Parts: sequence; C-alpha cells; structure tokens
Amino acid sequence: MARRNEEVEALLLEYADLIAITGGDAFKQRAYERAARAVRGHAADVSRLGAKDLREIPGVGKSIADKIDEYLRTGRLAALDETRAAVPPGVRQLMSVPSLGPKKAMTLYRERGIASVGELADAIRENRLKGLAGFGPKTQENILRGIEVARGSGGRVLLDAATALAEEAVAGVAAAPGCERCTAAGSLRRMRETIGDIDILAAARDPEPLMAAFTALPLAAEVVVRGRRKTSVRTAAGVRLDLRVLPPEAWGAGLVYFTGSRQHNVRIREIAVQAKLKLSEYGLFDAETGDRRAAGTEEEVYAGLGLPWIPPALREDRGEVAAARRGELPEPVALDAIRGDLHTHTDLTDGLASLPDMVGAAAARGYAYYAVTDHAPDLRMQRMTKEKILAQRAEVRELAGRHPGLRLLHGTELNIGPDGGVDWPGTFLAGFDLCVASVHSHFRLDRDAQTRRLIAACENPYVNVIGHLTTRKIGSRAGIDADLDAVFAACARTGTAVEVNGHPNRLDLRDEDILRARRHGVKFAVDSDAHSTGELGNMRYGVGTAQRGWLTVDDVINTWPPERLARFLHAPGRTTPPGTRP
DNA sequence: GCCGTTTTCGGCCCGACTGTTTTCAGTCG
Repeated sequence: MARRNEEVEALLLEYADLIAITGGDAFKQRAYERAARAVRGHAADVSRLGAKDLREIPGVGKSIADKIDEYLRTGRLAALDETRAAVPPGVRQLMSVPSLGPKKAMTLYRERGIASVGELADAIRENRLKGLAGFGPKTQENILRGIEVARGSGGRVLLDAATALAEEAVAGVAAAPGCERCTAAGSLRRMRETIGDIDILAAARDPEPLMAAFTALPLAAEVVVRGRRKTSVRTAAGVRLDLRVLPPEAWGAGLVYFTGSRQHNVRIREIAVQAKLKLSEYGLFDAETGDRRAAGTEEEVYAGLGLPWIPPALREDRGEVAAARRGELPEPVALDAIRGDLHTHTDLTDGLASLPDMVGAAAARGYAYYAVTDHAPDLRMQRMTKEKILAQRAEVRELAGRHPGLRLLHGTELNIGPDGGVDWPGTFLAGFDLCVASVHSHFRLDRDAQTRRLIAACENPYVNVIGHLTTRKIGSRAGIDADLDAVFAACARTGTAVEVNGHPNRLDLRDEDILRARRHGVKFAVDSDAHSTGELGNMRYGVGTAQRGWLTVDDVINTWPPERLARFLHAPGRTTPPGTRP
C-alpha cells in the first residue's frame, strides 16, 4: 500500500482552500497549507503515526494532528464535511484557473451561481458576467485563455502520479500466481511528461489470476472492462489503467507494441513490410509462411528488423529509426550515470529538510558531488540575506568533512530580473561554488524583452546554469515567450549550462526544446530542484526527459567527473576559482 | 492554527503586477 501522506496532504489543502473561499482567517489557511506541505515531505508514513507523533511534524500542532488522526481512524473529517456542505466542489475547482483565487471563485458562485469551470466558460461566451465587479473584458479574456491551458492537459496526470499508480499496480499483478513478467509500458515507459492511460503489461500462461489481482487493487475504484486478455480499471480520481496479459513467448513483441509510440510502431512496421515480414504484438512473422521469426525479447524483435534495440524514451518517430539504421543512435544518459545534483533547497528558504538531512540523503544516493542552492533575496518571500547565506556556507564547509567521497558545493538560485540582472553583485557571487539563475517573475514581458533578459543572465560570468528556463508549469502555466534559439546560442557561446529540471510539474526544458538546444552545442544540468529529501528522487524524471531529448553523458555536466565539472564551472573568462572550489 | 535563546500572546511572508472598483483588491510567487 502506498504512503498515505499525499492523501492527507490533499485533505489539508482542500480544507485550506475552503477556509479561503469562505473568507476565513488567512493565517489559519496558511497554517493548513504549511502543514500539508510538511506532511507530504515527511519521511515517515503518517498512517503509522499516532496523534502525538504527528505533532513532531513541523507546522502540525494539536488541532491539525487531531484532525489527521480523526481522518486516518475514521476515514472522515467532520470539520471538512461541514465546510464542504457550504461550498460546491466546483467552486474550488474554479481556483485551478490562473487569475482566479478564492475571492473571485466565491463571487462567481454567489453572484452568478457558477460552480464549475465549464459553466464559467459558457457564462463568459454568453456575456453573463457583464456588470460583475472585478470581471472586466481583459479579465474575462485571461480567464478563457487560462481554461484553454488547463484543458490542454486534457485529464492527463503528471509523471510522478502515474509512476506511483503504475508501481502499485505492477506490484499487485506481479504477485498474482502464474505471473512471469509485469511492467509498465506505454507513454509512462517512454517517460512522457504527462500520461493519459496507464498501460500495464504482463506475461502469463493463464491470465485469469492476474486479472483478478488487478481488479482487486485498492486503487481500482471502478472496473471499466473485464476480459480475458485485457482489463481496464479507473481510480477514484478518474485515471484509467489498462492491463494486457500476453503469452510469455510473445513478451518482447508485446512490449514493443504497447510501448509505442503509435508513430514509432507505424515506422517499424513499414520496415517489416519492406522485408516481407509482419509485425504485431504477438511477434515478427514471415509474411508468406506465417513462421514466427522473433517475439521473446525486444532486442530480438528489433534485430529481426535489422535494427539495434531502441531505448523507449526515443520511440517518438523523431528520426530514431533512421538513426538506428545508420548506426548513429545516441546512447541516452542513464540515471546511474548521474554523479550529483546541482539544484536543491533546504529549510533555509522554502525547502522542508535541514541542510544536514539533505546532504545525508545526497550521500545515501551515492553522489560524488552535491550543490545546495537556496533562493536569493529578490524572491522576497524567502527573506534571504547575505548573513544567512554566509552562515549556511560555513555550515556546508563544516559538513564537507563528514561525508567522505561527497564534494559539497555551496551555491544559490538567483532571480533573473526583468532587465537580466541578478540579486547580488559579482563581488559577492564570486564566493559561490556555483550559481543557478532562474526566472521567477515578470512572466509576461514581450518576446524581445524575455530574450534579452535571458541572454543577459547567460552573459553574467558568475551564472553557471539557467534554471527551469521557460518557467512553464505543466497544465497550469504556459512558458515565457522568448527566442529560444537566440538564448541557446548565447548559452553555448558563454559556456552556460541549461537545466533540465526534474520536478514533475516543470520538466523544463521540455524534450523538444532540449533537442533544439542540443543542436546549438549547449551543455545541460539535469537537476531535481528538490525541496525535500524525497524529492531528490525526482532526478529520475529529469533523466527521462533528458533521454527524450537525446542527451548523452557528454551533454550532461553532472555526469562528469568532479575535475571536468570544475573546469566547466570555472572556465577561463568566467569566474576566478578560489582554492576551496572542487 | 502554529509557535517561542526577546514572546504562552501576538505575531505570522513580502512585494509586484494586473485590471479596473480612479485609490485598491485580488492574485501570484
């Protein structure tokens, strides 16, 4: 059974939203939000903690601990049920539209009876918001655009949520009697940034016990299809999972078929037809005799087509089949090639874990180097000061001795201002081992201004990495508008790496933009942007995205040995390497 | 609602942007 922390987090966040919508105390609302975040980041499973232990979680006091305990014991929360009765669920859903917060959501409900995003879109199109204070033409236009962005993600779930569901399903099915193999296929195996249906593939002589195990999963709220070879279930949140069971001898062919993409499958089937073969999920066959040529493993199937095995993340019909035929397929960077993380936070700013805990978790991952990059002062809410970050540096230097084999880098995540300037002058930046610089504000500058500010940041000799360059948030915020080719050219020219941010709601750069940047000769840093020890694991999604962008170890600076990384960070003409640097 | 080497009460995350209510409320990071 999965950890219940996320479930409790969702409950507390809902309660916090309802406090805001009903005009409750803003500090109380924030207290619930803070507690929700802390629960999510807490190392232990909350369902194993009593009310007393729950209070050990920072931000969780008596009242919230009792509520969590009540919910875990009874499955209900009386206080929440009471508030829910006053506010239809659709009103909270309105807040998912950018530019709509609790006040506007409640106004729409109270004044116009609007209680869902669909009703809101209709009301705007039918001009029914006319005369409603705070909803002028510009606002209405922004709301409609926001709804479009949200719909673009069309019921798809983020990679981490899909991964968690798939792992639970695979574990359940694999434990069924007679199951020989079981794995996730489809877009999840290809590490697409969002997942529609989750495809689970299994091999067994007798599919029946597997189907029974699948429909009995706790996550299966509803059985949509129940057949001998294929069964589909839906979670309470509406995510659909499909299980296909194949005969064991067809495992490889089935895996190729159900991993896709559809376009990739079309491409390789064309090759099969040219070779007088037929390719299906049951194998690669001689078109005339019907003899099976290959089916057991993916390698055999591709080899039967005259191709090397193609890594799943590349199977998007972006030229990988042609590259494979020419023998020019890249060897994509693998998770175990990552030697360190170059963008992480601690509780000095908005992280949840202390510096020693984050460093300890990095050491446990076997990293050779690790950078701490807390927020700089221009992100006002973080209240950073020179004194605080220098004190942290002293602490980092002290910790360095305690983890042999792990080089600690003291860095910061700077804010790229509208003019391309950053928080601190060069004299102060020179003291950092590494500077990430990211856009956190002024998302709506025009294209020229965005391009100029990013290029200016690249030209800052102390900036080593541009963090989450487009600042998009999947499903909720489009990226900034900039001439990416001009920015990538500047990155390549100045020796500034571009980040592949592994946070599942960012994955920024996205795969297509990575492919573009790579053509400019840009180097990359694949980072977790972790705000808790658990989020260091988001590196896997960053690596998956890097693979989709065809990146190799040579492209990714944090796969390099420490000496090569140091040469990149402190190349001549960039910054002066102090003696203490790696 | 949480929290405390100044506090068990009185603070708590601050500033910018946006559209529009022409003096500011709401939203966002």
